[in-house]
Amino acid sequence: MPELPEVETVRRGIEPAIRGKRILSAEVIPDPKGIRTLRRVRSAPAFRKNLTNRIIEKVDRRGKYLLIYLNHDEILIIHLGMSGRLLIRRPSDPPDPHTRIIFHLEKKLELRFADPRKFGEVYLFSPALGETAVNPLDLGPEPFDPEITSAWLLSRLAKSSRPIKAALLDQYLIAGIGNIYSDEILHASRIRPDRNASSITREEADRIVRHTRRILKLAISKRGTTAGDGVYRDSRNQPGSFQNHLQVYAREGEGCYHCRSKIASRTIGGRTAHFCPECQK
DNA sequence: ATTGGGACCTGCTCGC
DNA sequence: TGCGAGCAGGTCCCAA
Repeated sequence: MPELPEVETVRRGIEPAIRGKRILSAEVIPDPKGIRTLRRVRSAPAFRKNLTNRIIEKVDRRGKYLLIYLNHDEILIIHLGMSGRLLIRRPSDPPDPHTRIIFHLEKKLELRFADPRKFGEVYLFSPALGETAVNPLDLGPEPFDPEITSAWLLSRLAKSSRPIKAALLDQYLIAGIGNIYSDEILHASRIRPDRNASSITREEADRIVRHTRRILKLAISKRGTTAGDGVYRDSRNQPGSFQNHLQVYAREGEGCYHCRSKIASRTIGGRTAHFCPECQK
């Protein structure tokens, strides 16, 4: 669900509310079927114990991950998966369905993690407990990182035989792009999603770099995309509005705004790709 | 070594 | 109206 623009919107929503606040307790809601959410977080009791009385220092984002920095050098890392939400609530607010964890904060605030499909994950990094070895954030650079240039991208694509869409979805190449924005970026760049990555030219790589930044920036300003099943919501449970600006995603069978041809959709690299057969070559 | 496909969950929509 | 199949924005793991 949430890609970079959605995660960034959530970050901007929760940061001012929770920064500087003390965590009074972390309430992990038991799930008889097992909680994928806590798969890598040791046991729920240890998780609760380590979060109690920590103070939230800042909220960062890396790719699609949220990093909640706590005092004593601990980092709470949250990935929203497909359907995860982080909601700023009051104790008196009605319960949210599928809530997995409630972080009770001082000043009568709650940060609730709700996730119907349970694809979200929560990690707690505690150097004090020797948990520094694995870093799930060993991702590719952020799309806005100046390190990303057309020459840089071209060199990464040159020796790869996968479709360009699969490459853009690779978080270890560039962090933060998901299925919606990869379709939009390739349409704006006039490149078919099934093109072999090694066939991309310098000029095309330049278009990818520029449109990636432009589209992600625009999507952030529109507070993300709430398309299709409308799963995505921000920290106040509000939808985004970038779905009103989509050129190809979720528009199969409709006319391309540029050439009026019918938008096609087919599976590429295990994901549904949407593209204009006329505009994209 | 890469790459492709299935698995992981639940809820919703569509077609019969 | 009811029900099962198919599908959903992500990532991991395994086999080729």
